[in-house]
Amino acid sequence: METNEAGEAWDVLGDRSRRAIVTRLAERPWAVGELADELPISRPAVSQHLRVLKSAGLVDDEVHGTRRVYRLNPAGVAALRDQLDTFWRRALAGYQDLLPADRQPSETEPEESS
Amino acid sequence: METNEAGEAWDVLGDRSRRAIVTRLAERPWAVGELADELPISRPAVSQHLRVLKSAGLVDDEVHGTRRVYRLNPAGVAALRDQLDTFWRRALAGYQDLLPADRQPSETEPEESS
DNA sequence: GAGATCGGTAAGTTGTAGCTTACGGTTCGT
DNA sequence: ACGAACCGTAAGCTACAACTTACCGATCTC
Repeated sequence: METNEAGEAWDVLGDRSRRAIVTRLAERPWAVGELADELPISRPAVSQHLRVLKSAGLVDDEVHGTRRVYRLNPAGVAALRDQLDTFWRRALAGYQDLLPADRQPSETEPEESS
Repeated sequence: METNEAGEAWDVLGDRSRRAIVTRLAERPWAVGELADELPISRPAVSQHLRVLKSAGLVDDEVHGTRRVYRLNPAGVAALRDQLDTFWRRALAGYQDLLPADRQPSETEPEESS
């Protein structure tokens, strides 16, 4: 089964709010209140999402006075993308030639001749 | 906002059962009853998931007598992967050097000194 | 044609993820 | 030291997606 390792990746980024947070954090580090001001959810909701993201290793936090600044954790991001990549590679083993990033110059598209 | 286009991809594959179905369909075409026999959910549940997958363009169905055989739609799979790839590229614009499958030798590689 | 097989759909239930409000702790400013 | 700013956590609510049961149509077999 694949759900144990790769499932977490889907679960973490399966939420719209968390994806929005990750998108913001990719630009620059953000404080919790700043994120809550940008997003259509309350500050505690942001806090809870950040806890999920942190437990998944996607973000790191740094205390600056009363503020807590979150930033992306590059290693965690890479690991998560690896998990998703593993899913694609394993689940779609017979369709690897369709991976867009891996497109080879030979344009032999597998056409099912039914 | 990115959720409009790429959000559907996450929503479709955000479900464990649907990922399991896609994994099975990557091996070979399956009938609905066969899938339901493999998975820990009922046949109607499988049917509903297949409807979602079909409306997303991920699978195609073919009627063989009383049986309905589902198979992966390569174009839809590629499109879905493109959507996810777009998310990673846009959301993590500053972390492209961490994409495992995309390593380009021509680009300057800022190796992380951990 | 009758029964059996296969699968889609409707209707209803339920578990849970996400959200809000309320509260408490910590740190900074004055 | 006192109030303000900032944030985490607890508790509770709600909406929704996933699931089940029940029913029906379509197709094959005999």
